[in-house]
Parts: sequence; structure tokens; C-alpha cells
Amino acid sequence: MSTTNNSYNSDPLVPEVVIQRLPLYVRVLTQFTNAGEDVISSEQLGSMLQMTPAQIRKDLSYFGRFGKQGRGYDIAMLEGQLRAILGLDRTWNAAVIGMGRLGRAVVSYPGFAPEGFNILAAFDSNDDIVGKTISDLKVESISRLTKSVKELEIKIGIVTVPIDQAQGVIDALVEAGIRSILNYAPLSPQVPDGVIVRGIDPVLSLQSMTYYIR
Amino acid sequence: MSTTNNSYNSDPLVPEVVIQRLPLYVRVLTQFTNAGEDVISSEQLGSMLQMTPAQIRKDLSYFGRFGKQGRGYDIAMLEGQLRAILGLDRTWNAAVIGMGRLGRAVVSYPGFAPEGFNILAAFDSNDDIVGKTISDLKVESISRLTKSVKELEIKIGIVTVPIDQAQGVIDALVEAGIRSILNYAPLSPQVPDGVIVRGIDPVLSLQSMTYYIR
DNA sequence: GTTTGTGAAGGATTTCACAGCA
DNA sequence: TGCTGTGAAATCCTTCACAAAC
Repeated sequence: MSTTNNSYNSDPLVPEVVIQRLPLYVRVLTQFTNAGEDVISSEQLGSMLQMTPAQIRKDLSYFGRFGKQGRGYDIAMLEGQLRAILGLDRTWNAAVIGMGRLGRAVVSYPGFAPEGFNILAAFDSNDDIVGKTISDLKVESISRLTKSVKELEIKIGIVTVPIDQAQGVIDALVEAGIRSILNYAPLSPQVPDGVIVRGIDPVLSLQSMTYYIR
Repeated sequence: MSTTNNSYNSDPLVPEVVIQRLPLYVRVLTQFTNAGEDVISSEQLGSMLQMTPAQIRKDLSYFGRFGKQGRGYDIAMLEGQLRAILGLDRTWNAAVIGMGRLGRAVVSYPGFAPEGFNILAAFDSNDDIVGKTISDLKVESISRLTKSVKELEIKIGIVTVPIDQAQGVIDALVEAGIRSILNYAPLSPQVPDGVIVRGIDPVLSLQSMTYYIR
């Protein structure tokens, strides 16, 4: 996918792969709530996600005992628990760096805010763009990154600059104290331990699919 | 990730995880070629990608013996071999289904064509959009999907419709003979064995990062 | 009867460590 | 000497299978 790119694991007690599946569970639970259901079994969850019921039960068992034998899981309760575990029971402030075509698409994407991810700042290195307002965001110079990150309590950096600027921007984000980066640039950046980078790279996803259809 | 979402594995002799890393190697090798280098060691590749040299050597050993002891790998040769293994030594035709905001961003993204992925057709269910030309593509009705997929030899479907239409569109793609789908809709679709789906979902990526910074 | 939670088993992946070659 | 290729060891992850709970 795009693709995930990370090596940091703050808590080896819970495998990274498990953490990455929890949002999938949250998503299915939300769908079931909207469909008016109350209770769901690991069997049902598994068939929605094309995975085994045992894996779902094992994943959940890292965090507690959420189900009732003979019945299954209370959907609303489980969704709430998982959201709390993932830190989704609050909002998160993000900044987008790079306001070209991609950055504009990202700030106007309507899928972030409903999930609690608020893009509060936009940055660019190009003086022709700095100062303009795009999707209600006043574009700032990258030199103001550290200042704005502090003032706005930004915890997530979204990198949408061209590839040749990406490592520099990521260095600047790390310098500014950001520990979570969503990277749209097609490279694997170097980051210190403790900083998590997830890559969004459709080309990489396509390039591994072709192996199976070639 | 974005995020990857797949369960099909046509050749269990080579683990899926290995296949997914090969495009990363290709990308780094391309960078090194552009930087004028001739030879690279597993140590160097590993430090670029923040992974162990042993893993890289083991991954490559599934496909052959590409290196020279005491020296490393010839960059151009290794890149060529990996591209051939992945099926990247040819072009691939793709169709985008859903020409709203996201679909327009995808067809105008300049990163696909240089890597050999050509978007040759665009579809939408909305009659107000069908017939319009967007980025040189005449938008067709979804009812023409099967016909156009055959005529244009399209092998990859890129799904950018709203969530409530996504499963239906994916069913139609499978029906039309497509076995590789890049899915931008935020759901885990049901697909038969033999069809590969990779999901591009920035929200899912963010939702697992917050666990580590909460 | 149904379904969870979980040790134990099994399988997959990564890392080690070193023989062999340039 | 330097670095690959690879069996063997170690680690990690998934699945099994069943006692316990409803």
C-alpha cells in the first residue's frame, strides 16, 4: 500500500501487527453499529475481514476480556475500548508540509476530521504559495515549522513535498518534536528511534501486485 | 499505510512479505544508479531501508545468486533482475472507477506512468460526469466496464468510489476478470480467492500510529 | 448449545554465524 | 580481507483445541 513503513515499537508486549489490525476492527464495529446490531462474534468479525476468528480473539486478549461466552462481543463497548486503546478517544492535530497538488488533495480530503484528525497548519517552501489561503488554511513558510508545531500542539506531520525535499522536511519535523509522520513521498526516510513513519505509496502497492499477475 | 490488505499468495515458495519488500529494493537501487554508483552491499541497502543486511541477502536468495563475494551487488543488474521478477519489465494498463475528487486526483497523479502503470479508462456511475473528459480520459458509464476492460487489456482496477458503492464496484471488476485491485475506499472488501486487493487508507495508518504517541 | 479466552502446537519469518569465494 | 549465500537457531505470529462461562 500503499504500504506501511515503520520499525519502532514502544511496547514489545503487544506485537506491532496486532496494533495495525485494531483499526480494522474499529471500522467493522462502526459499520455494524450503523446497521443496528448489538452483539458480534469473532466468527462474524472474521468473515468481514477475511481472517480467522482465533486471530481476532487472540488479538483482543492482549488488552483484556471483552466478550461473553456463548454470546460474543457488545459492539458499542468493544468499539469504545479499542478506540481508547488506540488513543482515538480524543482528537489529534496535524500539519501538512507541501502544498502542491498532493498537499491540496490531502487538506481537502473529508475523511480525516470525522475520525478526529484535524489539519491545523499548512507549510510550503515556495514563496509564491506562502501566505495564500487553501481550504481555510493560511500557508506558512517551513521556517515557522517548530514555532507553529508548539503553538498549535501538532503531533502528526503529513509530508506531501516532492521526493528531493522529503528527507529534509522529515528531519525538520523530527527536530520540531514530531514523532508520527505520514509520508506521501516515494522514499524510505531515515529517522531516529522513537519516530514512526507510515508511507502512503500507491506505486509501491502496484509494484508488488504485478508479481502475482505477471 | 497506507495499508496493505491481501490474503492471496499464488506461490507459497516465496513469502508474501518478501514480495512486498522487493519494490523497496528497486527504489533504492534506482536512487543509487542516479547517484552514479555501480556496486552496493547488503549493508548499504540495509542502512538505507533501516533493515538488517541478512534479511536483504535472504530475500534475494529466494530468486537467485545476484552478488559477488567480497564486492556486493552490481546495481544495474540487480535492479533489472528484480524488475523482471516483479513483472515491471513491461507496462500495465489500469482503469479508475469513481471520478469524484479522489478519482480526479488519482488520474492526474504524475507518478504512475513513469513506473509503467498507464491509466487508460475512467468510469463513473453519475450521468452528469459520464461523457466528460478529465485528464484526457473520456469518462464512461460503469455498465461499459467489462467491455472496456477486455478491449483495452486492462489488468488493474483502481477504486475511488464512495464507501457505499465500493463493494459493488469491486464485484463488477472481479466479474470483468480483474485480479488486482487498488482500493482507496475505507472498507475491507470481500473478494474471491485469486483476487488481490491492496488498500490505500491514510486514516487507518494514522489510527495505528496514535497508539504509540498517546 | 454457543462462543470466549488461552496455553500449547505449529508454522512462518528473521537473525545468526560461518563456509566459501573474489 | 570483504562480503555473499545459506543452513541452523532463534524469534515471532497464527492456529488449534478445549475448559470455562453464559
